[in-house]
Amino acid sequence: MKSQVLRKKRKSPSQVTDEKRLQEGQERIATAALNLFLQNGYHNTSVREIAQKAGLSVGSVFNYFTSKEEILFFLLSSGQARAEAGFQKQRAEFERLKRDGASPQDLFLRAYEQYAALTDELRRNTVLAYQETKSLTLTERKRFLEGEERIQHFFEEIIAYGIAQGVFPDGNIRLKAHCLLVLAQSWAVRHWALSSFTKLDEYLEPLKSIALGILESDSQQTPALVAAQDGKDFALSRELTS
Amino acid sequence: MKSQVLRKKRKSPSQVTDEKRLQEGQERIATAALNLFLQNGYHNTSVREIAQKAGLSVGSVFNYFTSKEEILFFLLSSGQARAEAGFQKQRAEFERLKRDGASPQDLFLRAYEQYAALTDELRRNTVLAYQETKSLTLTERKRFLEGEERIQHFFEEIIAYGIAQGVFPDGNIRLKAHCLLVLAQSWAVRHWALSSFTKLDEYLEPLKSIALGILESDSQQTPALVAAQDGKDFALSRELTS
DNA sequence: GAGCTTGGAATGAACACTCACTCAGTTTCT
DNA sequence: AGAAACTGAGTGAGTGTTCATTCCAAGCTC
Repeated sequence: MKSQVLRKKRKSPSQVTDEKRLQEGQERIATAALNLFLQNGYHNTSVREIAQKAGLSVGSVFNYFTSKEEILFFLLSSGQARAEAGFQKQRAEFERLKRDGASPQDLFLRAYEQYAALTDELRRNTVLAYQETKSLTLTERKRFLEGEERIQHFFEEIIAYGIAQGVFPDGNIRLKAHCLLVLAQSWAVRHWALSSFTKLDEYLEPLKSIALGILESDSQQTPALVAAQDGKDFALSRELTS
Repeated sequence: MKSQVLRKKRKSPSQVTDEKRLQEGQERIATAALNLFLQNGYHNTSVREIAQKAGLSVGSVFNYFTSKEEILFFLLSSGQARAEAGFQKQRAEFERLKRDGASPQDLFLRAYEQYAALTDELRRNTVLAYQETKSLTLTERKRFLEGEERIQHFFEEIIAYGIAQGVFPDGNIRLKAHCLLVLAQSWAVRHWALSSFTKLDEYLEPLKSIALGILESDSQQTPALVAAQDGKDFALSRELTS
């Protein structure tokens, strides 16, 4: 049980004021921390190590961040911000291409490529996020899951559009979007199993046809959700979310 | 930076000797620990909490386990043992069905069903394993990855058999096996996103046709791995494995 | 059955240690 | 000189682990 104290405000003593310098310092510390976190995990990394790797003293680290936890937030947040930005760009391009009358397949492929590229770029942050969610506060955790949900919805939209156009068969939109996401993410999460693919493109290229196959697969609708809802099955999901 | 000492033998004073009692106690403690680990993470769970939840005193916990780490090992190992047993059964049935001349599709579907069922059963252990790999020693970690690799190989075999029989198109065996595994595992790992599927079967049923679609998809061979091997791309993979 | 002995198991205060964080003093910059 | 930034020994809360002590049920004696 961590203290989760009400560490409200920066206590000010000797804080770095110069904005430019502050940002650079944070970046430097965060980079060092990311490497260490990925190598040894958040809890097995001490602030001293971070400081050393960043070429600073312990005290200085606390001039740039108010707590060790804040470093983790910084890493995950900046990753998410980057992801959100990429997502917005994707959405914009999607609307444009759609107006230009691009085929659903092309629409999807373009979006998928971009999403995969983003995943690749943020590989390290993603892995960290998956591993250290437990160290986040409840609200922070929710925020991350929401981000992913937004992206899943986006792909659901694309699929729905394809169905409306009569290009993809109807049914299982949620499931298919889920599958597509998971496969793209696995490049980051299960990277060790994919070491035979050196570059993202080598993985993505064949994956694209598999993905299209999924979209065009005609799996029947999920059988009606019959009763038997004893709640027990949600136990884990609640554990992971709350 | 743990000591990773050669904590060889249990130090004996007041150890639980009765085998039956020992096992029951370990089970009880481990169950309590699993819940807490999943809820708050390994590092944010203190032995005191585990003891309390198991209805014991701190000291007693150490009569059943020599260290907190050992509790984690116990959980992961028993999960893996269960998985290994299931895997062996699967393999046996595979050979039998193959002798009986079952079609590659049926062979695959049966294996996939069983693997999914196993994943479902071990959902909690799997999530724990994924989240706490960093808390394991190098050798333990390797052992777990090897287990997964073995299963992936198994699916590769099935696919290869289907190809040999002329039922599945040639190419990308590794990739396809990877995709199939990831999709099955996502039921455990990304369970929160699948809450609309109450039971495994609801997820598995439509997934099966998607899986078959993947097997039958004719993605061209991976383009030859051209040069550009600067080693940098393996960095993360090494971080995760070593 | 009452008292005594025995030893496995439970207990929790005490111990040793780690680590995030502080702050009085020092160095660097302008 | 004065402000800004850096430093690292020190602090204290929290942790995994130990062990002297207590508990208790079964066995033994009379």
